[in-house]
Amino acid sequence: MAHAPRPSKRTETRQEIERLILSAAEKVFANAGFKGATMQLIADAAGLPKANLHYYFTTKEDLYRRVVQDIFEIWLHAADSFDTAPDAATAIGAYIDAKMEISRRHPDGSKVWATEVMHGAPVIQDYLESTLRDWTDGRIKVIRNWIDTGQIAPIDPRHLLYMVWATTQHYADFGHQIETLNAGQPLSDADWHTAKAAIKSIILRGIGAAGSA
Amino acid sequence: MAHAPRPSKRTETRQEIERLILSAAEKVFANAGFKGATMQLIADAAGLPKANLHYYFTTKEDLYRRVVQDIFEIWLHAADSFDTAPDAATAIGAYIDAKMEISRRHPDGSKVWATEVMHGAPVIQDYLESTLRDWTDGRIKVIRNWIDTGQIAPIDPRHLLYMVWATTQHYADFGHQIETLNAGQPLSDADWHTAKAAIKSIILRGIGAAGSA
DNA sequence: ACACAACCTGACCAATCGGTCAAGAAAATT
DNA sequence: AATTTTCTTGACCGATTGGTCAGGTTGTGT
Repeated sequence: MAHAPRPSKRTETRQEIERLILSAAEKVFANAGFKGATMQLIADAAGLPKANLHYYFTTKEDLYRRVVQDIFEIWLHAADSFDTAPDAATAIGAYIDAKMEISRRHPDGSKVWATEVMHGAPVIQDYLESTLRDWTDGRIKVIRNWIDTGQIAPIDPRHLLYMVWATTQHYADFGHQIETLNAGQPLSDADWHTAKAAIKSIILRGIGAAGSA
Repeated sequence: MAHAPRPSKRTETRQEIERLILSAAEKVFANAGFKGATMQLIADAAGLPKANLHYYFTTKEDLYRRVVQDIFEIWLHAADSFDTAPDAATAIGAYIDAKMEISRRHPDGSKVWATEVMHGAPVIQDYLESTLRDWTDGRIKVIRNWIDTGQIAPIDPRHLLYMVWATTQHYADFGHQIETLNAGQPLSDADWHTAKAAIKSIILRGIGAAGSA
């Protein structure tokens, strides 16, 4: 059954440990920032001695860079619906759903990204200027096409994108504030459903995507 | 003319210096986070020797707490339009304008607030649970009233508020990303006007506040 | 003019942190 | 079984940082 050159037990556990460290690092970076996160805290969260972390990731910056890059990948693929959906309303609705699901499942990743950007993107500036810029330009063209074919009202595509990003990521980045305002309770399944519905309702109606009722 | 007990030269300069330090601290905290901000960096930004900072603010945490509290004050008063405006569309439009203006004029403050909340609000948790919760509940009642009187569609007031917060603050917190996607240029007057118009257009139309055309 | 309080600051210290290293343990290869 | 490679880890180090303090300067009230 296993035709691919089976990975040796070594490479297998190596990847497992790397994932373990990356997961612990994501959590600690999200909750303490780059400077506030110490290698010792990450090591404790991963259940490994500190020196072992430096065997897999030579420096703290290396580890951080990997965390941010992994988030960026997840982030990019959330908008595949833009190319596959049959119409604007479906595409944007699916995009909002996907981004909300990311905010729910990967809140720590979102926080790390937010902090990185807020601090001037010291380690991923090149990604912003190349990949993200190209990606954004591409989606703007798609939105322009929706406007030209009368599927949505003539709003500024750029600010529509920003609004979707801001609103969906808010539920991850400001999750603590939202939880506090929710009587200290995490959002329930129903709460998340209500949030998604409210956001899609306002935005889709707001851009005149009638096909969403 | 000066009837009020004139402040001595001492208290005058004292307040000036405190403001100078607070301003420098806000900038450094915003760009480096709490841990990343060093008292030396803040001192340099303020043009004062480090030991002098400790004369006015005993600890780094004291200084940070003051910065966050000051931001919170500005933030709260941005929604006065909720009580004074004649109708929902005017009120929400004015609130969006006010919050966008804050994002433009006080981006550093917004970033400090965002980081504080993302890290679990270690120093302002009590504000979230008291002042912010009461404030939010009050505004939700106002929005409910707008719904009951048919001024806007029956959307969830809470998520409408979150959307306004998220979208407007995005222009401060993610200003660097927006600038990068804007060919590396800061938003011009015209850009800010376009952004405000797009946001108000989508949200007001999205909640069925017809009186905004 | 004098005395007292408020303010300023260079030098210093203890604590913390990222990173190193040497000495071994475990696994793969021969 | 021997040998080489990969992995593990406690102990350690230099650099940085928040905070202190003693001694001096400036302003205020009498």
